[in-house]
Amino acid sequence: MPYRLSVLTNRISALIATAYSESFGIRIPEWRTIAVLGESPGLTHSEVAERTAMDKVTVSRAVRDLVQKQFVSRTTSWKDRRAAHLHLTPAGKDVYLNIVPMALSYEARVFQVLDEQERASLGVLIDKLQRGVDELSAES
Amino acid sequence: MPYRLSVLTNRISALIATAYSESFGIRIPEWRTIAVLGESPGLTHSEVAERTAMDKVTVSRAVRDLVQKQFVSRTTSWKDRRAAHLHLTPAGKDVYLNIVPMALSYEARVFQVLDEQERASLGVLIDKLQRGVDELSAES
DNA sequence: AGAATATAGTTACAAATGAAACAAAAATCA
DNA sequence: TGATTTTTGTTTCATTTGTAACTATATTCT
Repeated sequence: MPYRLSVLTNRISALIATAYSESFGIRIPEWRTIAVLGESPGLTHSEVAERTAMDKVTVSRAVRDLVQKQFVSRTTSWKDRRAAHLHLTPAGKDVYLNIVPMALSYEARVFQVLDEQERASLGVLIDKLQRGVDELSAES
Repeated sequence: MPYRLSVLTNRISALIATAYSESFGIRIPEWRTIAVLGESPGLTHSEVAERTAMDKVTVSRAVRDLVQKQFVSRTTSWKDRRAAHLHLTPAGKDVYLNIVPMALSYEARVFQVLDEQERASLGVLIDKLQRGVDELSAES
């Protein structure tokens, strides 16, 4: 069971990743960063990491590359000079506006094989399992 | 949704992997190889790859390491001298017999948060999604 | 048969990833 | 206040993973 799950999610990720990697030249961590910054401008690195459940190293690199590609700008926080607030540049917003519908449509196509009720159940099952895993992890 | 799925399965894999990696000093691809060889002795590399949905390179390395650890033996096929039939050694069978119940019990504990009916639904949903993904992949 | 093509498995290389060590700034506390 | 601890983000290093190139054998086609 866990194995089938794993195979499934890897295939889904790979499928969606190729789509926008080819279109925009950005990788998964970058895409996720753009996605959360599109919704919540001004987040810091650690807030992005928290919301995307990505490693802080991964976020750091994604941001570095996005800044270099001029999709994201950073402003040192005047409250905490270690941290920086991140914003999408106009080009970044452009990507955001184009990429989101695209990614969603891919997702939609994958999950279209389920009807509304099945999608709802899946959501519930995922949540339950996630809680179960969290508890087990906490044990050890 | 795909994202939540991905986070979930990564956590599950990591959890289970640490368990038997610590106990037996083998990694996921090796464990999967042992698992299928335990069920179907004499498979070739490519048959193992097919059944585990792992890359042929991954299988090649897993087998190489398992042979080195003396958990697996290889016999060149007399039908096709490029291929080799793989078998568990006594030590390998030992691992198999110990590891399988252990892995299953871990899985069981994770999936215990679901009742019987929910596990059944999850199985059905996974199958449907997998078919959906396969179709979409085939397109492009 | 001989040439071209396909297949099994390995090796070499490159990209992605995370853990650990680190620097700089902030918070705590004696 | 000054010392210690914590936190933010980066860098370094080792591990994992897959793609592409390769070797050896087998198959197909003329």
